[in-house]
Amino acid sequence: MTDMTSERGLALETDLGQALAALLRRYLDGAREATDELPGGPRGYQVLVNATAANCSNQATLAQLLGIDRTVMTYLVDDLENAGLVERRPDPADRRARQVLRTTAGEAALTEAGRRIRAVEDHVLGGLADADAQTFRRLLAAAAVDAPPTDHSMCDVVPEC
Amino acid sequence: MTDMTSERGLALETDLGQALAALLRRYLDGAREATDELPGGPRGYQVLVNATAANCSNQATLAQLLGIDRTVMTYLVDDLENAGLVERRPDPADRRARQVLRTTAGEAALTEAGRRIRAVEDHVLGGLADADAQTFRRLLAAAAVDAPPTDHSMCDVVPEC
DNA sequence: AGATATGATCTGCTTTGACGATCATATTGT
DNA sequence: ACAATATGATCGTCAAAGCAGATCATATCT
Repeated sequence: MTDMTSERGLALETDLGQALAALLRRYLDGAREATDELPGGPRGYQVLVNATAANCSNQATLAQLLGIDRTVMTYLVDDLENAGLVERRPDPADRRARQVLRTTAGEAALTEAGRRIRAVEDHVLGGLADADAQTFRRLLAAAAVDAPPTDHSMCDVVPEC
Repeated sequence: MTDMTSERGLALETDLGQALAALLRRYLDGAREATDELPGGPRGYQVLVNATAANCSNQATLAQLLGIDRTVMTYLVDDLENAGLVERRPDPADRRARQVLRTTAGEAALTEAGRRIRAVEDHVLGGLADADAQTFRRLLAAAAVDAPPTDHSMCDVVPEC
């Protein structure tokens, strides 16, 4: 078994992409169940998480932040809006743009879904001791922070965003 | 800026899925370039990495390991085989299954692509100090090891696999 | 030997997501 | 104020990938 494990784990240990993909797959497997009440599934959840005024949350920014196409974002927000979880509102600073904001119902849905997602996250990191899991989360966040490519481009010029 | 950064980072810090996805996206952006000579791109590379006799590398196992559909795996291996990078060989232990093994040319291609992928990996983890990056790799591998769902099912009964 | 199970391939279907073009609205320059 | 420009949102098209079903070859069980 030890032979096999070491052989098997070799690619996972050396290949960052494979390990990341495996972990994300596992996460999404659980997240799909945890978010089956939300329109858009895991992606709808991510939008909901970020649909707050503090994030200058127009659709383009959200799309860029989550790495999905802006045309897909339209349908995603449509569905969330039809479900009454978010609402579109013209940005007072630039009324071409439309902010995507959680409604009260959206807050409640987020709280509930967040609880279930949290359980999934814990399950995904179940192979790590608590301290290691915490360290992993910290390093992951640090590595990911500057991941969104041209993230600050539109917020730099709008400080109050 | 600090306000914005903390707001912005909030989702990344608390939401495992979002951070994982952002990091993987970044990896794939680089990996696509790094593997543009290989059939199948990043996925072809992953297959190539795992196409070794030590991994009981039949197509079903590979597909499960990489989380891709078995019908897609057929085409993927077809392309790699046509490019002369791997060869199919009936498993002597079970001639229904076909082992996918790297050829000499495949080894060379893997070495070259691996070098470029390594650079991408380093870039992806560029936000971390070297020691932190190493820790992250270690924890990621540990968390991912038992990720492939029913991984051991077919190898448990074939010890020499 | 016959029945059943598994692996690989092939075929068709459906969904998803990305890309390009277009439309609507707001901002800027004169 | 009005044209020119810019930005964001939407629509239509298309390729990639997953999914289900059927077929064939080989293995295993009884």
